Amino acid sequence: MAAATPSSKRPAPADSSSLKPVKKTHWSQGLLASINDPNLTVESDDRIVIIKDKYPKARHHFLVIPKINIPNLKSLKREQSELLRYMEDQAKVLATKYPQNEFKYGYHAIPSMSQLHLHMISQDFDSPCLKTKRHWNSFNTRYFLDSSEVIRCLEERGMVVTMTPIAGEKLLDMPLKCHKCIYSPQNMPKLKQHLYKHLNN
DNA sequence: GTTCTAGAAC
DNA sequence: GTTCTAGAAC
Repeated sequence: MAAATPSSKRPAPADSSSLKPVKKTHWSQGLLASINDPNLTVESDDRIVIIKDKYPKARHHFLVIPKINIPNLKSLKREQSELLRYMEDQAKVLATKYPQNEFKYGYHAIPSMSQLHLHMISQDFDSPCLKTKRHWNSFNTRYFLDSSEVIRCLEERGMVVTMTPIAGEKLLDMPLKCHKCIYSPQNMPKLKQHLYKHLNN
């Protein structure tokens, strides 16, 4: 790696009087860029891409993303349940590389990022990126929709029934609770300290 | 989704 | 005084 870039070589701040404004992509579109970035890709075939989550909330945290454009759970059609099964199956194939780890497979009810993505996350929740109550509750309340239940709903009802954004916010604001015992910590640092007790190594 | 940080909570 | 959370980001 080269020495620190001299400040004189950094791009100058945009001069709004003379330059055309640069179109920046909104952060919520970040996954669409990740699909085509070979550096982030863990597995890929003609139907899906599996990438590492940019801010993993556990030791092993991946996203399974279909290559065809599917914005969210609401846009799913009944005939796409087979694709969801394929996504879960491929995630479970990847999980065999981590035999000592328990994984969960599911979707966030109200995701922030566009493009459907299946979370595959190890249940240690041992990560410096796990920082907030929202982070915790997004994987450890009903906000986390199990893949198998999403598929069942799509096949039985022809659509995925989730929840309103307000109901989602309520789940994210629930009191903290350990996913393996009855401990209800007052704050995130106490939860993170407690989680080490449930680790095998 | 994250970063930053003011001020609440301790 | 320090830790921790929660709201704005043009």
